[in-house]
Amino acid sequence: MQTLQKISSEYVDPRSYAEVGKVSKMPDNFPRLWSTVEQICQILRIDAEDSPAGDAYRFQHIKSRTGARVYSAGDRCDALFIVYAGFLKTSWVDKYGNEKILDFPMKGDVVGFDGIESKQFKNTLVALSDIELIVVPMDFFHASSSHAYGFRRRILELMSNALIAGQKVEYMMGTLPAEARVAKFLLSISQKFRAMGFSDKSFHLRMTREDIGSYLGLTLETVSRTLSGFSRCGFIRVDQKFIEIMDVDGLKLLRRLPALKR
Amino acid sequence: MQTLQKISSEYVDPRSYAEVGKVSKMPDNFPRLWSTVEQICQILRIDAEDSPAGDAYRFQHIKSRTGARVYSAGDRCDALFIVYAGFLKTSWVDKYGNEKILDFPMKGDVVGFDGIESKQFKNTLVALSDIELIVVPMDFFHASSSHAYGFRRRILELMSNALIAGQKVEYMMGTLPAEARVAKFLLSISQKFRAMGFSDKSFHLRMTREDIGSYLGLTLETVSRTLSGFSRCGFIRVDQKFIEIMDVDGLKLLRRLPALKR
DNA sequence: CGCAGACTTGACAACCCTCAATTATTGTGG
DNA sequence: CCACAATAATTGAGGGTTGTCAAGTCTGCG
Repeated sequence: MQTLQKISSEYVDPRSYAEVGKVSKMPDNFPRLWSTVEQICQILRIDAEDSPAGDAYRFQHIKSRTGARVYSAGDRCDALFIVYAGFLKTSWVDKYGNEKILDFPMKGDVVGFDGIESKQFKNTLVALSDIELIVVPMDFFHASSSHAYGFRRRILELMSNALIAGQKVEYMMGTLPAEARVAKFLLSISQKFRAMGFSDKSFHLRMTREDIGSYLGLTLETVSRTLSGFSRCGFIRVDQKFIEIMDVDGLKLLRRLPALKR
Repeated sequence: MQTLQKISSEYVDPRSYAEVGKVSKMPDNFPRLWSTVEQICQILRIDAEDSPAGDAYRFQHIKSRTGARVYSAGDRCDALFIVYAGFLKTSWVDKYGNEKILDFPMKGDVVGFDGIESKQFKNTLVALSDIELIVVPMDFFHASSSHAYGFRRRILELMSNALIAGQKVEYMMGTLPAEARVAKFLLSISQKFRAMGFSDKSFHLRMTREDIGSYLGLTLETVSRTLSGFSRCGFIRVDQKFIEIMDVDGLKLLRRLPALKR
């Protein structure tokens, strides 16, 4: 994770990804990367039943620095993004300016489903670290490429997953007390880190307490207090954004709290 | 709505929709209905750019009575359902038996996105009235039918919409007080009724207060109290499940409550 | 070194949940 | 058709969890 992020040290305006002619503007020592269809299939874990390896598609990479806004509500959407490296957050802003964090995409996640219907993004995507994204134009979804069938199927699966994940967040916010929400959040983050091949016992959160609170439907104070409480109980160690999980089962047991209401 | 529902007076086990051979078991006075591709496209508002009208696909209808469980978590999924008539609810049940209502599908809505990834449904679909559904096998999504292209595009749009709708529920549950949630719920139901061509001023809710509470992240008592409060303020009239909206703007203004926290 | 942003901790109050009792409605069997 | 049971809805009292407000600490950066 750390190494991958350090590779990215140039800033490419995401909005220019469609303007291939601008490549010449890039300095030579920071080559613009491209992925093949096969690489996309590998990252998304698409079974390459038939691999004629003849697809001419190439998918552009874009890089952004920490804090960069990849897209905002209203921006034109004609592509999805695969997170190749780094950490991000998606959020929705209501008409009064209140922001709700929706997700924290990481390596391997696909971002941009919110722009499909109206061809305009409804949410905001912000980089929580230096990031590298792969741009997959929506045209590829409808293409007759030999890989498009598997790609279509996989995108549908990923959207289905996203839908179910969102529903579990709804459940969490609707029924679980603060401790259980924070515990579930930590376990979920831990599991994602493990899936990426990093340590699931110690990691550092890229988002603020306020972001976590918004995601879980809590205030930043409650998040902070709950983390301190876990620390006092010996479940975790906390040092600012660094988290060390000491007692996984202790955190998991907190899931049963809502059952006690009976 | 009422008339459509009264047509359905037989019970067909939803699980038998794939067993076409069972048609002969049905009594003659209750014919099993089928829809053509063109009809599906019309219901889903798919632009029929090219209408060779030659697609041989036929989509089976199934009917169920009030209270029937169309599918449960774990049931095999190889089709989506289009609501042709009636009212339903979708819910997710955790391992301790706690149920969270996720949505209230109505005419024109597509149900079953939760079963795409694993080919097994994750949620539960229950009829809140006598219903009629159109069964669209997932195979059609990947077919090379002349209409499949538009169908794929539309399904993607509908899933994108469902994702965004879920995110708005998350926002509601995370930031809005009880009154604003109930007000938004009423307005949302009202709007759906109008879209279906029914009155948006007076209607009757098919779900219980407990269902509404679960959907909004509140208890049934809070829902009941809030409705009574709205009634006292003159915003609505309430008589059990019958609702009459007297002051739409009054309900809409409640959206600003969270902004007062500043 | 100083400032801004992020985090922690405490006190208090508000909102909503829990528990409980009552009424209304729906469904069922004699 | 009525009585009875079961489900649904309303309303009240009280307490708990979490939000709000406030003060102080820590970290990173210019």
